[in-house]
Amino acid sequence: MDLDDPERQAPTGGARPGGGAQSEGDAHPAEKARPAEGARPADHARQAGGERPAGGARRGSGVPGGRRRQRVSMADVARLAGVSSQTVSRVANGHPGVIGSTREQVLAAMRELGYRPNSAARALRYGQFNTIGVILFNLSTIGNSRTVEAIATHAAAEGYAITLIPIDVPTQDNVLGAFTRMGELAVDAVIVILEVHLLDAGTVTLPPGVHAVVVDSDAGDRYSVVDTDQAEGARSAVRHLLGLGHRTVWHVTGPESSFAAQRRAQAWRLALEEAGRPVPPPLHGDWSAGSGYTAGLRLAEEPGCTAVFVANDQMALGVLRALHERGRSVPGEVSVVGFDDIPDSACFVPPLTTVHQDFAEVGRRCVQLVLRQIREGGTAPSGTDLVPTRLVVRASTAPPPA
Amino acid sequence: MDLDDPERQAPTGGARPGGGAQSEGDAHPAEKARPAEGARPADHARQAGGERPAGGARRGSGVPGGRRRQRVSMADVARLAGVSSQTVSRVANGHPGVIGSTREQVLAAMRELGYRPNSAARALRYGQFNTIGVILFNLSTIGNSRTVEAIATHAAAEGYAITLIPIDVPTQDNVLGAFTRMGELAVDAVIVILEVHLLDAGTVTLPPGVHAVVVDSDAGDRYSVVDTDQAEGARSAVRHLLGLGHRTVWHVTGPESSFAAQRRAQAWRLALEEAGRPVPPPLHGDWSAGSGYTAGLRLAEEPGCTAVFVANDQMALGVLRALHERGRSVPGEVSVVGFDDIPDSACFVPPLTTVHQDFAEVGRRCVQLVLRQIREGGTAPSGTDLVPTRLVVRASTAPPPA
DNA sequence: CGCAGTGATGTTTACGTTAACGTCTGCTGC
DNA sequence: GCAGCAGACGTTAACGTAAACATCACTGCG
Repeated sequence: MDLDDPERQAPTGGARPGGGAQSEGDAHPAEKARPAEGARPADHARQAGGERPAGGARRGSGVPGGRRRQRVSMADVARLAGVSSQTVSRVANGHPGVIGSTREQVLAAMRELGYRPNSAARALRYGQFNTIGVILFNLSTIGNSRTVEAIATHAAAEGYAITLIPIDVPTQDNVLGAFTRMGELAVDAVIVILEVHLLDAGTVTLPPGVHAVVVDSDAGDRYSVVDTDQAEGARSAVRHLLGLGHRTVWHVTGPESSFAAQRRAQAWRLALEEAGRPVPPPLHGDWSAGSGYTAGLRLAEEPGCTAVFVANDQMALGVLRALHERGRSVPGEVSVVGFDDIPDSACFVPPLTTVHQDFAEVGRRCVQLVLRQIREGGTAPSGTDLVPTRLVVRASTAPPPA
Repeated sequence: MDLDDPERQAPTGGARPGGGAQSEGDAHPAEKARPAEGARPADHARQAGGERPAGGARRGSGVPGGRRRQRVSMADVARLAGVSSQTVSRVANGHPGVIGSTREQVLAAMRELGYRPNSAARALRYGQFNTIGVILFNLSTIGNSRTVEAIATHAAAEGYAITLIPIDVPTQDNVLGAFTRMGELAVDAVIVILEVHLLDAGTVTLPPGVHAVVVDSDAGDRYSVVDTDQAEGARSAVRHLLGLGHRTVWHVTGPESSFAAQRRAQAWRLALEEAGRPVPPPLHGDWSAGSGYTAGLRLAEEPGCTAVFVANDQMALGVLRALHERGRSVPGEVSVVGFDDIPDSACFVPPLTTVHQDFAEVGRRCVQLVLRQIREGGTAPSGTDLVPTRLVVRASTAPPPA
């Protein structure tokens, strides 16, 4: 964010900052060079306290040629406006106690110099950055990007920006590394969207004392967690299918490493057991449509399969394609339910019955929780905040063939 | 990111702050502890200004009790380790000139206190933040989220974090507002992903002197622009269809406000004109599958329509559904080509022929360009950097029915 | 006329870090 | 035994901002 027009305000003549050195004695770079010592190396032998006689002052800013020192600071504005920098500060922050004419002058000077407050200095002063860090593993799933978007939007509404730290491979080291970087970064709190069970497995621990909220995890006993109510969603999907008269429900899972996938599979199994139905062997996918297609091809071979609960919409798309190719009509012969309710699912062939997940709400709650922690200063209240789901019935489900 | 152990370093006794007061009176750390204050508690009675009588102090942070002043600073570590803060700095930054044993002691102290460098101070000192700002309008399109992901990944690899500023409605005011916020934020440069022509229309201008790269825009004459080669992609789609023997190609556009949509439509029209084919009236969509469906229903009524170029894959999904519902076989009667090559498109029914867009590469180049600007300090070299596309032929296209 | 009371503005200082420079210790070589 | 030197470590200042405190010019009143 450096500006690069060194001499914009030429007209005002001597207005230039002189590079910042200005303040004390100007001192041409030439003379300031010499170190001044050489003289009595002995006398101030001890400590000397303030005792900085003679030219000692002019150090600093030892910046060689150009570069560096370009940004316009309050001092520059103050100089041009002929006031103190404190007055500039007051104007900049809209504090009272500045008379109209002065304010005008300051504003004019700001405009002329293109002044922008330096947030590093501000953050240093206030001890906070108005920024929330988001650590996540991959933005390419619809869920994550929507959640992040919601987080960004709500954070912005509260005056916070968000900083993204991606993790390419979710190993413990990487997560910790990201956390370290976060710690060094300008963030007041952190939201972790990992979707893999590292945190809940206890293999990774967040640094204590950091304001954090975790999404999509089972670590509610140790952290503040926000998540979609996976179990409820999966259960409602299974019940919907059983309610239509299907004898049992097959399942295409997400990747084993995913907490959400695990949770959904668990709930699916439980719902079947509770209803006293047989539990078919689950087919494993990896969230991608391609993996759903593969699973779908196998399901198409299962004569007894009349209903499938697929762990996300994209895999459901693959399943639909496979069934279509194999000539098994949906929902005539096989009913399919997805999870997520991505916008496209209404346009699948046939339009998909699916479990709606409110990513925006998840994001909203994350921000809310994190802000509460920041503002109240307390430590993270552990516990899990579940966002409800909603079954959206479209055209991919029907009673089983007679 | 506040820690919450107020007095962990008890052992050192009265060592606590007194802060940098040091300078004026030498004074041994011990006695210098409580200088000044205690004196005249009354005089500042007035001050009026903010007029915050009584509990006045607790402003900012509105935090009641303790709070504030908790973070562990180098001085704290230094105190515990019995060295100067400069030495701590050296250890923290891996600078040479620290003997092993000392280093160990400092590291131990750091661990004990849970020290983390304060990046605000660091940024203030260095004059840069190692952060790139990304201004964007909506993260929910696949393209944007992938681009952002790539940006984040590559930026991270270079030691930069990214800060996201979402814009809910892309009006001029909002964009400018975002820019202002960015200016105040801790960023060294900005990447703008607007996908609407505000910049190219000249209605919005980026503050001069800011290192910026713009994605998806026509402002190459004034800014540094990175974009997918929309025109080439659209052209290859049209040529593919014409090459299969179709007399002409229909088109479903994206929203009028989108630069990319406009570009694709333009190229489509041009390609047809160049080939001397009639140009059917374009149908307008809004990127969503639903709008594609609507358009598809109308196309299904057009007897002469044998080939459609849809401006993105999601709308293509809708078109496919509409054609399927109306009993028009794809690609038997109608061929369809999309744009984007989202991962799902391989699982559409039928698998979609589409123009592959390399979002990751776009992100990579953005980071690269922006870093070059930062490092070389120069002003933005305007010009457009086009990322090539690639036609992916799948099963949704075929020669027209005889 | 002097003084308390304002309101506008200036001055000092601290925030945490680190470049630049100073000092001190220990050692080499003569 | 000491000059000379190198390496370890301490001290100071400065980055830009804003709270706290200080100062100054008035106003109104006894």
